[in-house]
Amino acid sequence: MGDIDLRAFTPYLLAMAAETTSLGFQSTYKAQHGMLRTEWRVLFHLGQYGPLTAKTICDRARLHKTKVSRAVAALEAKRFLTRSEDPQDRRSDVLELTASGQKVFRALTEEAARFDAALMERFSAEERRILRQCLTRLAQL
Amino acid sequence: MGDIDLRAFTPYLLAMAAETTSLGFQSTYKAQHGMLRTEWRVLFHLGQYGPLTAKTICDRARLHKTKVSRAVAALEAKRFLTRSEDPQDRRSDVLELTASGQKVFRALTEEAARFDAALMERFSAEERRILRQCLTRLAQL
DNA sequence: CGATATTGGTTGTTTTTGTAACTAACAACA
DNA sequence: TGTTGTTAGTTACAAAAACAACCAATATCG
Repeated sequence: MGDIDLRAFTPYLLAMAAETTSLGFQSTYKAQHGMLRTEWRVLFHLGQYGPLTAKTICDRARLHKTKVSRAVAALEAKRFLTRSEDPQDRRSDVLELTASGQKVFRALTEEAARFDAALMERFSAEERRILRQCLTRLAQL
Repeated sequence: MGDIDLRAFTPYLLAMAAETTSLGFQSTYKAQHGMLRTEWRVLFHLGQYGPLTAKTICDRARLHKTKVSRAVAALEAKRFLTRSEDPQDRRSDVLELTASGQKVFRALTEEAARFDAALMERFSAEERRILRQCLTRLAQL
């Protein structure tokens, strides 16, 4: 019959694992830089892929436009990014990290790398490969 | 060096995968039974492990007591569970699914099994095993 | 061209969550 | 026993998220 143990239900497991792991890293961007999760995601995208418009961030980070809009406003208030008019489309602003935004990005990035390494320490190379592959595919549904 | 691609940061991947996969199942319990995620989790625990006290659910499901308290109130309002005084401890109520609560539990459980099977279809037995193992370990930090 | 629909983005309102303070029952120990 | 400390659970208040309505710029197409 179609019965399933809660502990074997993949979305549940994913939610638990996501919650647990992100909790640890949250303290870094929250406590140290007063950022919210969405802000950190937006910052990450800008740091990683260079100047982007809000729309592009929405698409790439799969975030709703209101979330991005508010995160951008918050990051702007913290002087972590600046807007400049998009010559292609006057509705959009091109968003770009300031020097201090980049500094924070680099710091967080390094911290993230350390954090991830510590997490993955408990898995073999093979397990890591498969885990990443599975997650990537699941995230892209 | 310590640089990391966003797509390789495990907590991020987990969050994306969790979001994507749970979105699909959410429609089942939300649209069809007017339930919230926490309510469905509580219902699941009661259905799976029988009558429990709120405290036990908190511990097992790793949910904060306020969340459970509200979920229980909501499930009670929907007549999916009843409370009865715990003879062992008059502070707690023992929570138990009603007949209709059990019916919903069974329906959702079956739906979950189907959903999970469809998700896992794209992975080999080996991948599934490793994925589950990794997630379980990560969830338990 | 001009009317209409669509898109990027913001703002306002309602839900949901998180945090803290509180009540009642129990436990521990002088 | 009674004083103090914990624990189970609720409630009130603050923060954050989801949802909907909105404005201005741009496509689309007669």
